[in-house]
Amino acid sequence: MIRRDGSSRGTKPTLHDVAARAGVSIATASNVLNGSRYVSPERTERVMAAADQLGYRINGIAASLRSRKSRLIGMVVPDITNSFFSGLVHGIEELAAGSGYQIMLVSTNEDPARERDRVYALLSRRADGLIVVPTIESNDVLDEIRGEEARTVAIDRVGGIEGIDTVAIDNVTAAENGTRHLIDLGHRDIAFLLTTDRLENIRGRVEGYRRALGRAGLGGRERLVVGDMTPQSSCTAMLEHLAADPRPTAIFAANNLMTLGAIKALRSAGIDCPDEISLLGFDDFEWMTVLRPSISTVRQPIEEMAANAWRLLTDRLAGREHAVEHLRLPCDVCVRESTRPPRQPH
Amino acid sequence: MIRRDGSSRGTKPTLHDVAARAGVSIATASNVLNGSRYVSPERTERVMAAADQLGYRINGIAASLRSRKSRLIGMVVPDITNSFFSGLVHGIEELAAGSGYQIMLVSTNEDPARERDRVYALLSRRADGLIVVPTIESNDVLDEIRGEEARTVAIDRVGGIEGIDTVAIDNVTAAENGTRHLIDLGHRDIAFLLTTDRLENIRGRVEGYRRALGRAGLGGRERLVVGDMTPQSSCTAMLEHLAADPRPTAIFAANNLMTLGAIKALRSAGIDCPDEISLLGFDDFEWMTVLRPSISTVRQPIEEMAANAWRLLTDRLAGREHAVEHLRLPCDVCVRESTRPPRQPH
DNA sequence: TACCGTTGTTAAAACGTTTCAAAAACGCTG
DNA sequence: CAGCGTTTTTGAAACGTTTTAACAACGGTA
Repeated sequence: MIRRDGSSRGTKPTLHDVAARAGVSIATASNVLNGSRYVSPERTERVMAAADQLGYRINGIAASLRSRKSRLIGMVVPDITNSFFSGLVHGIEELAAGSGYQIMLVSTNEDPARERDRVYALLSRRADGLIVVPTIESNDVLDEIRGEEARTVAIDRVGGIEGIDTVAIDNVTAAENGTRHLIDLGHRDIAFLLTTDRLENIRGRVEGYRRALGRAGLGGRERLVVGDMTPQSSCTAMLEHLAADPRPTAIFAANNLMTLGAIKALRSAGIDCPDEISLLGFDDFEWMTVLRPSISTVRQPIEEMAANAWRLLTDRLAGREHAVEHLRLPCDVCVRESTRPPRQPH
Repeated sequence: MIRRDGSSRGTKPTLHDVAARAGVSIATASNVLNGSRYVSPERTERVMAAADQLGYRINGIAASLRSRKSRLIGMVVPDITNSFFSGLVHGIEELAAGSGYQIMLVSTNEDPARERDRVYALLSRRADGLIVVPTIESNDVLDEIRGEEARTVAIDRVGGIEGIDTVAIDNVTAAENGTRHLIDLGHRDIAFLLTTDRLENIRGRVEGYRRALGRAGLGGRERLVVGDMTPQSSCTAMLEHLAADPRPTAIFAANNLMTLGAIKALRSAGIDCPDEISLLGFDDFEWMTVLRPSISTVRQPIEEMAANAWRLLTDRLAGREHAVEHLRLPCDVCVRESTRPPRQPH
């Protein structure tokens, strides 16, 4: 099979070929192509021309091996099909592409074993950095890899993580604000629908919910509805509570899967939202606006989270070391149609 | 700086260290760790123990350089936040993880220049393979990289692509079936809402729409509503047509962004769906089921698409060469509440 | 002229594996 | 016990860069 005919037949041209054709040393060719040292204009020109004619493309693998820098970032998320995580990935990918980095994506499916496995795979590939949304109760992996070369940033689920940079929202305040929005509307009987209490971010949201209730003198009225990570389970968990006699007049769902579950539960129980019950979601995305009723949500600032994680990571990669940061970003409440005053306020 | 002494302190242990500690050659250590050749049980044991004690982890970069195999797959999609593409990525990632491959993700934002740029970056990193959902009119990149080492599979938008494996749905039949579903309900005035006619998959869908109309003797009744790739634009384009006097009794949206745009248009025009107009979407995802009305859609078999793309790619990577395949998968129509017989059938 | 910075260039040594070809060890057979 | 296949093992050569340290070349100063 005939491959590249210009010269060096059969194989890809290497730096060696470029240097030879330009009549300079390999070192000079490398310096020209990377701009790493001053090279005289004539030689620069010759090297460029040679590279061009040969269709030379650097072998990133070899460059990584020698320079000990891969310019690869491992991005670990629980589930790429969840719009919150795909938004995060999108944000990071955008920033990475802009600065010559490439992201390696891993989806853990909330499985700690798999997370550990994949994280080590990323380390084997010598990722320069890792951006991780940890799975449930898996902070041990992040602890283990502390000594590793790769700089790490954790996003979103940052409970109990010490020693590495973290970026998350202020879950307590966010949930408190959300809950207060419901209280302000006149709700006194608010159910909080959560996935699991093994995630720190969820625990924070529960705390915010409690705090808001407490401050409104509704300390005794809390109702926690616990599902697991699927909309299905939260739907069934929800149905039980909807059957209770003085049923809640509002539901606050702890994330977008739960919101989906709640909507399904309301539909299947034939309860009208927002007429009979209000619904507040967590995590915003465009489809929330076209649901009927459109769903009020607590919006996480996905772009800012990505930007901050990227900044923290690249600062360290660039050698700009700094004290460990634990960022907490504020959220705002997007008020839409699904939340309104209850029929008969207590 | 002291580098490699007896047991290499301060730096990561290398194969050299493992071999030294086990009292065998580097070659033997490599053979044990990769299972590439038979090694006597005693030595195998010694090597394993040494690797274990040292916490040895292979340097994938070095391995890739020497073996000329990166076990990296580049995945190129227009927009990771679009549920259709994130589903595709999810499917591929799952399969890749299962067989020791790692995916490098690229989001092109429908920008051909960026696509070209990123594809070449992936080639520089010596991806073993590429799975690409091409951007608009950018098949030239795929043509250019024909001679490259990396095996390539195109998904979804495979118009005019020759010489490489492709996986897509049978757009014509899918759209024809969707349109016929509307016709069967009694609709005679069906608008087709599309993003752009520069994408082959969309053109195929248009053709299917036309074919269904033709077969029902409605050849003269076609109404194409052209937006661009944003829900906003399709919303405004839609609004014009909704203002027309005998307005369509049904809308068929060409993809999920268009579906979103159509819903927004209907809302803002105050037209009730499905009472006054029916809506059929393209691309299914869970939120379609909780919209009110729930949206009927033509469902693309995302999992199968991913599985087939992976199979085609890995067959070639494993040296099992075969004739170029152009797969066309069938879609089914998910009938929900948004499509129903028109008020006053013609 | 001899000496000395400077500046531009390069030979050669990494980087940490895999793999080739040759060597060593081993078990038989004659 | 020499000779000869067959295993096992290994030394050394890649893989294609970056980077270090040394080397020319060249004015300018003494």
